[in-house]
Amino acid sequence: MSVVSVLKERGFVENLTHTDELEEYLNNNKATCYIGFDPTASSLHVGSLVCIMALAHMQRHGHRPIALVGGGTGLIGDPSGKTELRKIITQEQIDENKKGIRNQLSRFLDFSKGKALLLDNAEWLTKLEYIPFLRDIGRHFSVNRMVKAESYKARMDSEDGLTFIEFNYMLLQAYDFMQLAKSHDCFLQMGGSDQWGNIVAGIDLTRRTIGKQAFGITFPLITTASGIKMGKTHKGAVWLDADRFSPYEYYQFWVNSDDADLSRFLKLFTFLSMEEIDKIKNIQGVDLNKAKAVLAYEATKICHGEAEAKKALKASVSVFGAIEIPNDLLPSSTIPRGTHSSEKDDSVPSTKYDREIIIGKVSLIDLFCETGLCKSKSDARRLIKQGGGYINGNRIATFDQKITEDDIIENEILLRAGKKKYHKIIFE
RNA sequence: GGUGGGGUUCCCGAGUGGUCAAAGGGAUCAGACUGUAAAUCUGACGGCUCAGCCUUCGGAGGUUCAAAUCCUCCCCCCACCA
Repeated sequence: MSVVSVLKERGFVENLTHTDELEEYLNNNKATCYIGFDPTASSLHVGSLVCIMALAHMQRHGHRPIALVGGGTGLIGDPSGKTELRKIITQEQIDENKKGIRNQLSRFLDFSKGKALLLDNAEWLTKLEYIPFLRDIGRHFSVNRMVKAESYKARMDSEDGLTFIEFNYMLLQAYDFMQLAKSHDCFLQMGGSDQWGNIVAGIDLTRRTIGKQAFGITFPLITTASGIKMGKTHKGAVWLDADRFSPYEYYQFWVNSDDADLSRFLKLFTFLSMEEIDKIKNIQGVDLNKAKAVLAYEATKICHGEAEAKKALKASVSVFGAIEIPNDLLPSSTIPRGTHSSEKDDSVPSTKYDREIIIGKVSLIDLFCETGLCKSKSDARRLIKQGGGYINGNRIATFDQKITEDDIIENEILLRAGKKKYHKIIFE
């Protein structure tokens, strides 16, 4: 089955250019394709996951993915679909961020023997000279057309307007594509649906300058069933970096998916077969939670490795209770089957403390703050007042309550904020 | 450069001297109901030593018993004109 068909049936494709020619090109060539990533943070987050998974699928089908870090364009900021001017970051920050990004991508892509590449467009963009650039590249762009482009629309309509530097973004990205076509025989660019205009501009430029046919695919913006852009939690963005967002939290993020998103997410964010995923349509009610566990397990496995996925599963069972994973549920998943029953596990977020400094001295309010369960004392006070604070599973009645020896069970105290957030205090 | 309009708590957006920690909506959080789901209802939503106090309304000063609201200067944004 062709990659394009695979991407299509798994829900990756929003739009593509030259349908038939693209299909033919990918079937008959070991193609090189690229997606650009913003180096605005040292970690990628689930918002980029569709792109990453798409590259992974390309690689699995024998093509060569390029992750292009926008070290040069990051100095400018893409206005596409954005309502505000992006902060411009320095080259040093970008270099730092690039390292982190490469690290994460290597969990999803095999970078060995040039099977995938990580490039930085700063390599060629920072060398450009204004006059030659205008003369050689700028001449191919029609301002009339650009002004009408959907990608600038939000900004053209907003009262914040669009600066010239941002207006140029499209030319630079088009230049990237042309450059990659020239130097790496890369004739396919993919990206989020907001990249359509930039991608098409690159295809045009490539044809006009080097006379080669290039292609583009865009992915839909993934929203949750409730219509919100995916990937936000009480802690902010869902990072792929284990230090910023632990495997346990990552697992929890996926387990908490909306019922209505389940099969769509399985298709996009796991490699389980379509056939198996289609079968979960028959699952109803509580049993959906089992399939969500598989989604969470697989997603965590891909991002953080199997060992971490196992730990996250165990930790979740230890606080949320036993779960049974039947043998015939999404059988190609490597999730351990059978009944997982509650047992002690330290992968739940935890902090170690000395007994002496806690017992009889520290109030629960302070503890909720220190563990990060609450962001301020007012927040903690509010939580407890509203009945959302729990210690070892029991609701906390008064907010000036102190910790006593009786609260410690097997050297641990389990704090809970609301229904889903747990934190363990461990005494040594 | 000129003229006019703006910058309000996470976001949108009311508020033009005291009754303003600041309407309303969204987001978020908690509770009830549940399946670690959705929907719904209820409540919360600056901080703290929390029935009280403290700090916020672009920035710095000033007037006043009292300022987000008035005055001065500065910074930024937008529209039109040049």
